[in-house]
Amino acid sequence: MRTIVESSGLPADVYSAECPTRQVLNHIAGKWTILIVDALIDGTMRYTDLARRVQGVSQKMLTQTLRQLEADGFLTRTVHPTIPPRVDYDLTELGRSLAGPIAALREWTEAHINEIEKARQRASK
Amino acid sequence: MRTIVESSGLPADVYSAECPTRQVLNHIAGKWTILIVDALIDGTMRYTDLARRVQGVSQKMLTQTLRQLEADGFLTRTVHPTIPPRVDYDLTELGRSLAGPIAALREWTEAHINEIEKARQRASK
DNA sequence: CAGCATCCCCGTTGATACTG
DNA sequence: CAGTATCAACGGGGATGCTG
Repeated sequence: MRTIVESSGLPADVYSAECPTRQVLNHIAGKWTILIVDALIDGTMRYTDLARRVQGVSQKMLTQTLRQLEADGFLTRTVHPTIPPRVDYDLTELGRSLAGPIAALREWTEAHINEIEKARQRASK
Repeated sequence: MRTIVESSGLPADVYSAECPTRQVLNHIAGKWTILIVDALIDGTMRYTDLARRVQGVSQKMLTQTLRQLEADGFLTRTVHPTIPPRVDYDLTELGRSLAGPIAALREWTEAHINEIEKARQRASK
């Protein structure tokens, strides 16, 4: 089934450098996107929850990635005007539909890590 | 089902910065990896085939990504000692098992591009 | 054809400090 | 708590030229 991109009238094609799908794919393939979306599958997380869960991410990249995901419509950002402040992040319906394929990728990686490490050892000889 | 990483004895966990799965996930999330693996689903491709198919990739990044994928055991590189030279790239069994989740991601992107562009327009107002 | 080597830029990322 | 601001560094990535 072939999608027509409404903004251009052309068929969606990630292989085309100019197709908007390419940019979206690059967002999804960002260093932190997969981990963040995957972390939100089980429900709402606060900023600090995510920072603790996604080990190694800096504040800057966490914020930056979250804003990008929000702009793409994958998650919502809810600010509670309390003191101290509290911000909740939740997947949108669109985000949840993306979370499936993303979880599959995470699971694949975890399931095949031993096979990959063996291949690497063979390659380094 | 929980995988134990043989090299460390610890459970596989992409959320841990030190887990080898994290590095593999970062490879998969590389700017060109998804497109290249996806392009190989239908079978053998030569270097120039890939360069033409994956629009926008430079020779350097194409070569670099192919070598990384080879080292990870996702594809094989077969050099035919002919003149002019000819090099075939094929997914390994491991690579084909990865291609499933990757194709799902590409298909998701192409299927939802219009919804995403609408979200972006709302975000930019 | 299928690359490797080199130069070099600039965008991404990280560290650090500060704030409502 | 949940960021923002700023600076510095690193390496991803492109352009060009050359080769077996």
